[in-house]
Amino acid sequence: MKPILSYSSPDDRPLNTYLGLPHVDEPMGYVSSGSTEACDVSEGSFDHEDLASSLISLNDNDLIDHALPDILDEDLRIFEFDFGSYAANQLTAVEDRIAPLTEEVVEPPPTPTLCPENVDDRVVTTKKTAQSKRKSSLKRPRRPRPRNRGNRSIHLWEFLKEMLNNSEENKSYIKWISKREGIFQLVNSSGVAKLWGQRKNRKNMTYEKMSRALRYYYEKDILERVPNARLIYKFGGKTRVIATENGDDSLSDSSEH
DNA sequence: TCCCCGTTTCCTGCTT
DNA sequence: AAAGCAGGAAACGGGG
Repeated sequence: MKPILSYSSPDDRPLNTYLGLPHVDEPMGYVSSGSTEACDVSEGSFDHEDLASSLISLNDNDLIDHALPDILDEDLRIFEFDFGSYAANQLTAVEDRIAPLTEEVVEPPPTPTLCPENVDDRVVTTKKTAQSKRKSSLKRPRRPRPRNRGNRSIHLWEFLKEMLNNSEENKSYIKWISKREGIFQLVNSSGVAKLWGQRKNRKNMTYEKMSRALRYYYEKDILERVPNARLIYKFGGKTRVIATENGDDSLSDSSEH
């Protein structure tokens, strides 16, 4: 179950303005989603500072990996946040202490809200106090939401990215060779495959099978071949920015490929 | 219900 | 010889 975050920006200022985050110049055509959260800033009512401090607090408490949003739809001001480093228990804890919301309910929650996403994909909108509610004149006509991708199962490359983002924790399984170039190595290939199998509920997953899925990525430009290298892969044009964002290149001096 | 996508499974042959 | 790589083919499961 993935939480969805709704956010309203009454004066059309982009969310990242309030979060002190860099602006993402162009909408991502290819956004990781198995481990992301949607942020719809087109409607609803929210106090910017509340949301900002909430996200920053989540970030400070390691509940989110980083608070850099991907813009999904600039007009609608829909962003996605990477919650890839959520530990399962942390996610549960967040969901437990944050009240679920519906479109109809006007009861004001005390804080900016993460809430479980509904299976029927209805729009979830956060509400706050009456005085901070958006005036109707400021409301934009509601356009259809882009395909909801926040609840679908994770892709393999997203899973690998997730592991790489927790490099310290997973260094015995997978590591960056050059983060800047998006090159990584499967240190324990069968171990990674096993974890992948656990994630996808495929207990018979092996590296042989997982690597077939990785090879399909070559033709989709999700991965690029690294010639004459074993267990070394490189994120391709479609994924490199996403996979390597928010990181330094401190591990990039290896020359083993 | 059908179709598409992203795998998963199995396979053969090749390379390191 | 073992492990990994390459890629064809078919099946599968989830989502639209």
